[in-house]
Amino acid sequence: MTDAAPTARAPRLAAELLDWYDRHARAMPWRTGPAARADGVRPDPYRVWLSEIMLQQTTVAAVKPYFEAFTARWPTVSDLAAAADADVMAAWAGLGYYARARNLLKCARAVAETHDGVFPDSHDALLSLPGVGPYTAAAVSAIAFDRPETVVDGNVERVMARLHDEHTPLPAAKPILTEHARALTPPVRPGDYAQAVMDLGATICTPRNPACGLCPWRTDCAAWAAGTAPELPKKAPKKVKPTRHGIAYLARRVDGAWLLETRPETGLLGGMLGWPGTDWVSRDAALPDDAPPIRAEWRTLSEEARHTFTHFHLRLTLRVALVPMDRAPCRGEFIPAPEFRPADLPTLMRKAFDLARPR
DNA sequence: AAGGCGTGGCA
DNA sequence: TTGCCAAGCCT
Repeated sequence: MTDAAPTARAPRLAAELLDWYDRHARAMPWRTGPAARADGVRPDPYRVWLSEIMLQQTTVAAVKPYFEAFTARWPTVSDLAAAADADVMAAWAGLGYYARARNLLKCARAVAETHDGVFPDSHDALLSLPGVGPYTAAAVSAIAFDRPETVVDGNVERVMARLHDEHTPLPAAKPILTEHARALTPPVRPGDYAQAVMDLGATICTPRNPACGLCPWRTDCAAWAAGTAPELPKKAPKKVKPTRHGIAYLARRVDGAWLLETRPETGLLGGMLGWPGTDWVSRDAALPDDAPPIRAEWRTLSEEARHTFTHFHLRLTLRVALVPMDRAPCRGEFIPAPEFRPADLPTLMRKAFDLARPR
């Protein structure tokens, strides 16, 4: 009984959103144009998958140049599967969440080796691949293969919370919002619908200052009627970030080579290049001992490198040295100047380099 | 199952 | 300056 009205309006809402999408869809490097779409041309699953991995917790603006660089250098999933780990990590440097890059390679190799270089089209097969969770499996299946899967990302959660004026805080509200999203997913053009509802969240139903006056769903939106749209979705309170401290050692050999090391595969900045250094500890713990990676005359810079990660602030003391030739480090290895590109470093390490580089 | 895991833009 | 936020996944 009470379900009849919302269920009946679902096809109309989907049709209205698709109409809005046809008029307002933004061009993106991983999308096919309207003309191709009308001819039934689907986007390349490799490009859809790559874009979805890059877009996890990351803005479109940040992703675009990385997507262009990756697809130019590795045009197919088999090309990517054959790449050297260090090359892929260096190409990902600056984009963050580096476990994505490690899993990207694992996934590319799994597709190349066990799927003959062809992406599977089903949600379940996609879900079994490294780095592919419920959202990405649904997105690739819907967008690349036009399967009627329900995508639920942060945008969809926000749109559903507002459409239904749902005040239960996230993450507890997730199952409710997922069910609302599932009830609206249409059997026609599910791939376009998936992108449309995310675009709506990204451009109209935004976290702050939503443009409700431009929203195709305004007259059906419970939060619009209640005036509560800007305060939804509710979220559990954040914890305060502690501050940690450590030391990084930037050694430049007289021939211009820099002493770097590849960080362990797991953990923070896993698999990325970085400056040798101490552990990072909170100030109420004993500060780490000075432990330089090579014997030299070390000098401490007056300015610390400051950086904020997901769950803590870091203040990194920088120690620099100019070291003679023929002196072996106990950690890391010297990278000759012609091969060293600061852009291959994660942002924290690049900040440290910018403070320590000779002027 | 709650916490680890980056970064840059914006108010 | 600070906090919040973005097309999540893994353990």
